[in-house]
Amino acid sequence: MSISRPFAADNRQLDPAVQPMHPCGACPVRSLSICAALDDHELDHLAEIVIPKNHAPHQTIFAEGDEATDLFNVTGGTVMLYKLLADGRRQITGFLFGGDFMGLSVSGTYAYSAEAITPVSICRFPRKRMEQMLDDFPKMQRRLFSMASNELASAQDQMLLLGRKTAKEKLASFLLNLSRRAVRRGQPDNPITVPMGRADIGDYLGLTTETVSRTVTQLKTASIIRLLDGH
Amino acid sequence: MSISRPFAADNRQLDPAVQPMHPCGACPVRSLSICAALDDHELDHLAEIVIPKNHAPHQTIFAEGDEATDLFNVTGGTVMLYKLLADGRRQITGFLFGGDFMGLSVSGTYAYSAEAITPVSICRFPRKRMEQMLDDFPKMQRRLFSMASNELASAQDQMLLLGRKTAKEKLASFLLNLSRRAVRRGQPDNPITVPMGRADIGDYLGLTTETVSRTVTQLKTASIIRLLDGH
DNA sequence: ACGGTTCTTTGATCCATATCAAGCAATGGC
DNA sequence: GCCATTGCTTGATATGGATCAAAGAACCGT
Repeated sequence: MSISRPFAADNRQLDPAVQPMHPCGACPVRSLSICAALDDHELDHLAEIVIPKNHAPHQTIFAEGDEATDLFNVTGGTVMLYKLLADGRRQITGFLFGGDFMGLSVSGTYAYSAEAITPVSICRFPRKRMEQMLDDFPKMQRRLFSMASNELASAQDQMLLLGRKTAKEKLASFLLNLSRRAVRRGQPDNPITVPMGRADIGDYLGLTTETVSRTVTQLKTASIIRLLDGH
Repeated sequence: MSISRPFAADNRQLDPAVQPMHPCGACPVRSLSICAALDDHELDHLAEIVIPKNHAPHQTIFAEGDEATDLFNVTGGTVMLYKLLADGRRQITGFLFGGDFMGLSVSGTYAYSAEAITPVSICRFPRKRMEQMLDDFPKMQRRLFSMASNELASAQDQMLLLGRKTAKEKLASFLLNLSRRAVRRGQPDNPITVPMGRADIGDYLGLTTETVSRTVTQLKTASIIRLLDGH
């Protein structure tokens, strides 16, 4: 019963976007995430409760209705959050990149499912120990609150998009958003990488795959965008 | 230069739904709002910074882009929050009733406008003094966070509705939601009062006035709902 | 009570996007 | 390197809800 190479299967490097394990102090998205609220010393406390993990594409990280035992912080790769209707219709409520968090719950169960789109690296924080930390470090509580407020603001933007914009406006807003967020992560604003497929974009914008494809073609034909490889 | 009857115009009783001024301890929606986190003693501190005010229907309480100087707690009546596109298209992001709060902002300006639908009574908390209180009373900070998390969850539900439900499903979900929230405020679940007009319902559900009207007629014809007076 | 305004309903028609249906290109397993 | 699978694009057609239009119904100020 050897315990050598523990977690090897989960921690293997899957992709350049997925960083190998690292101490919190060297976290590549530290300045973007919850952890930005903490100094080096406080970060050591956080490092003690964190459980890092990698996920391969299409892997479900948690599902709507699961008991909400943890909070998560994405450190690399792309995650999607979605809700399903009984007949399979799907609404993607958000795409997450390095620095974004997920898993807030008031009801005790997750209100949406989370799935890896690309290879993903994630830091998991057990809810109970996390709540303890929030009590000990009010700065962190405030940071989490402010991140949730930001989430709320972009959810409201998305409502405006879903309820009142045309297909072309939806796609344009989506691409501009991706660009803005790429900049926040220190990447170029143009060109951008679009890691998700047409079907996912459709389920995010309230459109079908075909309409997304046609609209992309329109923007391309109008020379508003150019496709480099396909992402 | 008499100062008798200060604020008389704002504070006159406009409607049964609008309560006269009251100390926080006797607040009719105390158990539903931010204040539920506080005991009687702590509530006294809150009472010192609160500015109660009434608003008549159609009055704008604050506008998208205004400097976010205050947080608000609705104590009676119905408020709508909305965002506009440049050409006038409107998305209502939420209807607020007694106990609900509004005015969170990270950017420093409000991300949406707030307008009274019925006569409304509101408690206003200057942001600066409120933040001080949040620091002094972590319970309150946690309460606000939990209310914001709830907001976020219902924003995600609304995305599912806007992106993936049919007109009939949208209206049914909307009415069921109103019913559920009426219960939380101690009102009957059936029949319910629908204080907003067809155009507002349309701008909330991503439909036109005409479609809302037709769909209401359909539900009525199918004996799924019955109209009592018109609200 | 009355006339004007605003809101709601209903009807006729249109259109943006969905649906149905192939073909084509990229991707991945062996 | 090849075939199978999956994803993307394009075309033809259908349709749910939008738009345009106008007639009631409710409300409001006088």
